[in-house]
Amino acid sequence: MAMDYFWKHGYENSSLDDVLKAMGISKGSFYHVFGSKEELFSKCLQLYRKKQIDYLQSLKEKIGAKETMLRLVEMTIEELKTTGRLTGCLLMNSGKECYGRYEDLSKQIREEYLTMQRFFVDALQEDIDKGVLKTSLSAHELSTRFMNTLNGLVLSVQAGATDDMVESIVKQLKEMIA
Amino acid sequence: MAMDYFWKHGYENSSLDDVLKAMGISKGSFYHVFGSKEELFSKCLQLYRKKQIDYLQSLKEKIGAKETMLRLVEMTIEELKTTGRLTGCLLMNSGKECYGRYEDLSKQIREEYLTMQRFFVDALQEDIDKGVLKTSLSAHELSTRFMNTLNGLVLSVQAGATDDMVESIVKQLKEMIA
DNA sequence: ATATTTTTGTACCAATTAGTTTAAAAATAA
DNA sequence: TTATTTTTAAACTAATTGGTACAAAAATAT
Repeated sequence: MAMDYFWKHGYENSSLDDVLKAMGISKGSFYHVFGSKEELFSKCLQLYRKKQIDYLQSLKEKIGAKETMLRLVEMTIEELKTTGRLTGCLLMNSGKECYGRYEDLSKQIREEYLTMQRFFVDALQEDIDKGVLKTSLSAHELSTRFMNTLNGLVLSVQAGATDDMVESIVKQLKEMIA
Repeated sequence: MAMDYFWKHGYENSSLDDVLKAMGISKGSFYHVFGSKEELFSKCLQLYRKKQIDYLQSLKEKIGAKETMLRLVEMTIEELKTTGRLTGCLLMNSGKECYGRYEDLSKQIREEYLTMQRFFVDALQEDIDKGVLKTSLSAHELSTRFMNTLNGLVLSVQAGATDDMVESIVKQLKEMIA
């Protein structure tokens, strides 16, 4: 799948030939459907956001927003423990990679990113209204800070953060949403 | 200067020819001194960390650790206001770019990054001992969380965070160190 | 079965890349 | 001045890139 390949390797580090291998189609039929590598990547960004929100939505309906956020943290430390690495969010990764270099993609990433932000805000607001989640912050602020910290964790790990640094950030994330 | 060029454009997105133009030397004399583009970049990473710590050290001696951290935040929002963009820390940027692709560079980035982390921990500990900085966290935890949040801010902005999202994260940073 | 549409594989193209070679030019030393 | 070293500019290599062209093959429809 193209999306997964881009997710793992990034946009520029994915040669079109390799992506096509991952898709299982030939160059000819690719250019019959898509106009360029960039257009394909754009579709992958959109798909990623959709799938991500669909998954989070179903999880939220089952266990609530607060537990969904905590699950995001658990999945992150699980990935780190089992694989020894963190891939991070495709939107954040691509945001950095495209920043100041691919205007159209950057614009789209912003849209997808803010769409996800809106989902988190709405979800958290539900739990606040229900009284499940107690916080001195607004849902907007809480969502912003939580995701910023979680995405920062990926960056920190990729730069070489030690286990106790990771532990401290995870603790912070859990405190934020406790 | 090579370091500044790499800082602005990243490692792979800096063609050697462009870097040499920024250095003002020819290809011939470059390969007389350096063995490869990667070796030059490695030297730039080291130089960046040194300069950064030198600057922070002198600032800390003048205004203390706590105010130095706050200054980092102010400089970030100043860059965002005046240029409309954030370049971020070279080590964090390179950490992400080299992660899982350039083992030697990744290892080095980790060393430089942890060296900076040690500086922040020691500096914050001084202010905690002096009673200037009150916190329920250890210096290590505070440094980790503060830098994670600040580096996360860069990532968030590059992905397209809105002004009020930035504002909320900045507020969080100030609260952490208040 | 025959006609039509898709898909494939292969050979290309033009641009870019890091790195090498070399002879001329410029700076430095004697 | 003369000899030596350093630096430059330009041509070059070999590999990779996104994208195109096209004829053969495969799938689909009538």
